[in-house]
Amino acid sequence: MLSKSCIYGIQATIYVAANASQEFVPISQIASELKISFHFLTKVLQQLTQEGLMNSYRGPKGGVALAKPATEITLYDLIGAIDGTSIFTECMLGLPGCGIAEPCPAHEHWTKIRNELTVIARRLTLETMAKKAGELNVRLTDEFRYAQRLFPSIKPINGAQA
Amino acid sequence: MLSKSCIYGIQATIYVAANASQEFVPISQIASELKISFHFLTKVLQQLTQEGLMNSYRGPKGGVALAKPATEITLYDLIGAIDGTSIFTECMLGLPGCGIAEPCPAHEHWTKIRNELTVIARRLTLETMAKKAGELNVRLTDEFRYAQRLFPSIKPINGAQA
DNA sequence: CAGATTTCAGACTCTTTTGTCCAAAATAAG
DNA sequence: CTTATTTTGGACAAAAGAGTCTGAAATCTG
Ligand code: SF4
Ligand code: SF4
Repeated sequence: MLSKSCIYGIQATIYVAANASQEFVPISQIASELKISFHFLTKVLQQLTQEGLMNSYRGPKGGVALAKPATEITLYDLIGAIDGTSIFTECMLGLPGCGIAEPCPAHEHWTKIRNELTVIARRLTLETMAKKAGELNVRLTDEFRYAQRLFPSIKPINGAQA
Repeated sequence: MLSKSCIYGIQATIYVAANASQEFVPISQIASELKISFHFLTKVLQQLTQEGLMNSYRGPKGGVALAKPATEITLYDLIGAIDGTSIFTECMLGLPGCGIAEPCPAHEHWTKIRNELTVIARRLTLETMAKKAGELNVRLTDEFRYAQRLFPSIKPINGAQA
């Protein structure tokens, strides 16, 4: 559904948003905490800065930061910047020039889902997700829980990892 | 969202269902009408027969046919047989062991979409899609409209092709 | 200024998906 | 029985996605 690049981008952006105390967060820190390949993540985040969603700063004390307040960046923006918006415009058969004038046999059913997806992605802001990411049982990646990072004494909810 | 294999499989299956007059439809016919690579489509349909959704028959007068009535094959079955059911169980971050116990920050929003997708895919039968495919403006592929095949004198709705 | 840190840019490899091709097995028809 | 047709099964090639690596440019610290 979403490409790996897109997933990494979303995870990293939520991480940065939740990490509001640091001005610029080094990509190496994000990559090591989220267990994403550093070089790969670098390229993904470069794309986000080129799309104007993040700012970057080189050198010591450098890193990446959100280009706008977390309330003004939506999931739609993130997906659109990395995977493109085709997920919001195409669907089952992905025929060129889809629309009610020349639909595929599932058009009326798929559009319902597609529209709901679009509405939700446009409404869901980084702030909302970052806030959610701070809750106890919520995880950003297979093993990374933000609450555990802030309070290392907390035990994971199902004891799966150290 | 769906792989090419899956899209081809769905298109071909709808074609077969709408083509109820022929007992076995040769893959070469499907491929040439739908403008899909014959050899590639062959493999996709082999998978559908292996999954028990289609029957095949070799030799002259051979081809493929639905293994069950079109009312009993759903979009869910088709997608599940080719792309697998992960699209109905995973979503935004695709973390292993997703669930309410250890969700990602978008879980509650995504599950709404995922559930609706699942419900629609389970309800949408081949018969419904095949019937729809017979309507004038509905197309199965970029250029293929079933109504035009049955009545070649009909002009396409927007005159895009011969 | 010198050295350390960090993003930037591009080349490169590995894997998966997509697409092509060929020979063998099954079947119908003459 | 022979030939033509059609699926089966696998090998193979091309393209796209995912991941790795190296060097250059910018920036801070001392
Ligand atoms: S559901 Fe509608 S928009 Fe989606 S592929 Fe079919 S025709 Fe196009
Ligand atoms: S939305 Fe829920 S099911 Fe989907 S990836 Fe996130 S946690 Fe998993």
